[in-house]
Amino acid sequence: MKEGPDITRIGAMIGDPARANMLTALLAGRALTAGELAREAGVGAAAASEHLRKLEAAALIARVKQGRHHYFRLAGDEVAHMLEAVAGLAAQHGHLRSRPGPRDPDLRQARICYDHLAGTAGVRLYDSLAGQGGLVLTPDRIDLTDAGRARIMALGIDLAALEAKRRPLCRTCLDWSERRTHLAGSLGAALFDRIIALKWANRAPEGRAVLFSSAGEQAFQDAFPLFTVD
Amino acid sequence: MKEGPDITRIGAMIGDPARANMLTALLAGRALTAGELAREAGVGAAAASEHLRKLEAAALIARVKQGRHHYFRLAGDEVAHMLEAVAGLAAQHGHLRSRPGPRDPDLRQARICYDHLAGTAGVRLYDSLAGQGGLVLTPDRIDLTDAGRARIMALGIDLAALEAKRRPLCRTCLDWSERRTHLAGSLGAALFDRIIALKWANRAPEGRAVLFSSAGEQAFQDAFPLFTVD
DNA sequence: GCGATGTTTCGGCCGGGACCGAAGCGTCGC
DNA sequence: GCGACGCTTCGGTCCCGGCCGAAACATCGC
Repeated sequence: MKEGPDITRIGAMIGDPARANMLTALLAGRALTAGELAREAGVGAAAASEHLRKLEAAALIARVKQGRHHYFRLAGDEVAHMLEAVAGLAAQHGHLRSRPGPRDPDLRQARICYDHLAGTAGVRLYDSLAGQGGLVLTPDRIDLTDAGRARIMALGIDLAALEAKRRPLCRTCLDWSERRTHLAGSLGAALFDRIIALKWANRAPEGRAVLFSSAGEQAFQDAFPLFTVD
Repeated sequence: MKEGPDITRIGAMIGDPARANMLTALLAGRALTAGELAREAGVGAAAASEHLRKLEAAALIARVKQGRHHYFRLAGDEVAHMLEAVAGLAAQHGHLRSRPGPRDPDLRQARICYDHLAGTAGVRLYDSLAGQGGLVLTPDRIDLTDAGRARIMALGIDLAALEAKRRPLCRTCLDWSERRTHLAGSLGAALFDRIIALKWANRAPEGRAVLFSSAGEQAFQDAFPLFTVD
């Protein structure tokens, strides 16, 4: 009761099973309606409404009313980052929500982390950029080197537009399955969008999995080669 | 109830005021006894014992029995990192545990984040190293360049000993007061130890504040100059 | 307009869990 | 060995908060 921020409120939000399920569902980056979230959480509409009101008051999620639907999404990538940090700690001790199903290997291979790529593929993307001198640490953030900029633009990404935004270009995010960093920030999001646009991969109809086609997988690995020490 | 780690348990741990106070107190890096934590949390010995048992079971803290005292500390820097992520989100919306007291400016200036320096001073340290090309991103972590290594060793730090450890040399940690990254990992911890050993600063007798002497402040700024663009 | 659908609000029930006092263990000092 | 001290365990109380059903409110299609 002395100093520092009050973490209790946020902890209490995550600490309820229904709300935790809702937040985890929203980590997939899609905006979901109150009804969908109620089903996801396994509670009735009344209880869900209550939970969503609290999550909104705690600034963890944002609401967009559209007709008779209320759509909810995470309030920002900082929230996603915090949730991943908690998930990483939980995964570390094997506290999974269910026995690893058939979908689990897909999830570890490639999945959405709010709006960018995570899993083996996400880490590979980061390694490829960083390992070939594409990233540099500057005082207040991570930035692209000229070599890195060239590679990104070669993929058809409008880098100037990204840099004009207020959102940081690069951020790192700790991957809970790989326990390594991957690339977040607006560049991470743009790269993921590009991968989808190029049809290298598709999002699973629901959930967080990202499924590469075999041709897309090949193209992805060619575009992001690993610098191996022989 | 589908996929991914179960974040509920950890959230519930943080979500109780007594436990949140305990964890925040332990963020100062010192090991505290059950009794001290009970006072910190504002509960009786019985309740505190119960809380500590749960936190230990959740692998957030570790216990060391020493005579009739039980000492507790955070279970690792990953736990500290997760707590800082939550605290950062809470601070962002002004959910402070009390009105900012006289100690608050000190905290923002320099404080302990588990075992390394945070606040303005922590960010300066990171900026100075990164801004002058002392840090480089490698595929799986952040590493020191040769120039960076020379600077660290010039301070009298045994770098070889650090690198022999299993713990990563460099990690980044998001600062909740500066909203910028600072240096964690074994190097961050070693630098903090060195600053104390050189008597540039002292830890406040309790809490997380780190107080620089005026001579120490000067020495610190000389050792970690900022690369300013004129 | 009218009913159908999605969401929120209200009232009330119920269970989990936080708390305390007292008792039980283990450790220290003498 | 014997109290003093620190911590844990046990039993019991109490309250917060999650849940649901019913009703109210909003929006859509017609």
